Amino acid sequence: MLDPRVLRNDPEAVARQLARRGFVFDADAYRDLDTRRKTLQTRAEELQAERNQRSKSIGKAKAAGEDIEPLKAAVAGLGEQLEAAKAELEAVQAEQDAVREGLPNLPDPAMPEGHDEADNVVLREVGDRPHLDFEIKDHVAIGEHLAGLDGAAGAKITGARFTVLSGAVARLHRALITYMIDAHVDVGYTELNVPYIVNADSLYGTGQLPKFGDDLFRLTEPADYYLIPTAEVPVTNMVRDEIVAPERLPLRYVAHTPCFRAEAGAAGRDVRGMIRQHQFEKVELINIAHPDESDACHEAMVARAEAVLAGLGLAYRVVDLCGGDIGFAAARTYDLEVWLPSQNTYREISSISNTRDFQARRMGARYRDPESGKPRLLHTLNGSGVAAGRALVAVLENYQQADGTVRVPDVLVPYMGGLEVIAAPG
RNA sequence: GGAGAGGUGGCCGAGUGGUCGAAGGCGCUCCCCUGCUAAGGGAGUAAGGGGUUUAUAGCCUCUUCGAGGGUUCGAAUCCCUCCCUCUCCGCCA
Repeated sequence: MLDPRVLRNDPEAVARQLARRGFVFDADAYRDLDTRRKTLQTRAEELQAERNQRSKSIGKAKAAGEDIEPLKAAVAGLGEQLEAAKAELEAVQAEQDAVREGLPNLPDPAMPEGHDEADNVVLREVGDRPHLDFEIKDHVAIGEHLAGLDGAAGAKITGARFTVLSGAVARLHRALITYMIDAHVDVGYTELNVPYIVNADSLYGTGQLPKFGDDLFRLTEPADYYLIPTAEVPVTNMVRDEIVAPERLPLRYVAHTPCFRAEAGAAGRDVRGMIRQHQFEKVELINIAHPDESDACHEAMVARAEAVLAGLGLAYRVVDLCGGDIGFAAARTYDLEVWLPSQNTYREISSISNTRDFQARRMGARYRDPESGKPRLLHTLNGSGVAAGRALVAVLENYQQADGTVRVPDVLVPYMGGLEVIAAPG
């Protein structure tokens, strides 16, 4: 949610900034709407003030033992007028709220210009790509050869875009997750285990609702809940309606969760393998920060995700998302893309965003400013550190060997019970 | 699922339909006193929206006592529905 004050005082500036991300905001229409709102609100509040005053004097008269019937008669018509004025006001406010809830975050001035992902800016490429002087297999072929990846089973059990992992490959997936959590906890992150089912208020807070409900799996029985599309939702909502003591900032959380996404609109994209699933797992980093610190936190979070990829010995690049590719709630987003030999390209494995006060305003997440003593909005940041399913894909492909086996990255060997090479069973 | 108790400010906790945004306490801030510390005395201290304004200062105003409805001139207080917490029972990984 954008600052209503900024929106009111300078909607044209908002429109200009949102245009950088390809969003059309009709500043004139908003201005007109706000003018109507102001008129109606003033009227309604005047009536309310009058009624409050009269009711108060009735109370005093009654306490003094006076006859209050004439006073009551004088208020007779007020109630209906007030009712009508309130109804009108609420209608306009609802209209205005709907507009505001649909507005994406203002981009950082430094965000690159551009219309789609082709315009993203590559900041750096890190690590050596593997030298595979044999016929490169993709992770599906590797996984099937190792009897560790079974898309048909997933399809039978549930449907398209679900997969069963088994044996050493399943363990590798688990090893990746544990390795990543440990790495973040080692530098001061607090590990959280959170609900995978959330209510609509939480999804509103992080910005998935009301606009992006189609991307979510919704539960209607026995309660109206949703499966989380990312740990960002439950973890960030920890501070919803809270006033955090400033000395606790920044809050740094790491949580491993499954993520459930309907993938509406992704028909035909990445249909093979584990790149795009309805259910995948992720190790998520969340920072809840003082506004002055959030940019530094953002950089530090990117460094965390990079450390994971570097630790795994994977080649990756860091990309600064342009206006056409950045998400609804983000002011600035860096993506980490990992090298996939089978696709001969980099694919997203982590996305790290600073939403500044956009989510905090929606969810009433604040800290108490020591100088003024007043609550101020926090900044919230989220980023994958990193996506486990895609990390598994990356390890299988980058560590494949000519004989069809897969070498276990050194840092994962302890998590694999000492296993150094994954070979086909039996 | 059954029976009962309860949800009030940063926290705890009072509150008979009217002068209650709400006693008291804790915490916090400022001041005083005490030659350090501890203790003591005084004052202040909820949040959000709107208007005015250069202003996140002041002033005016509205809203908020779990959520949503209702009764009433007037609701923290009365009525209805829902949510949550706690205790006991039942069920259960």
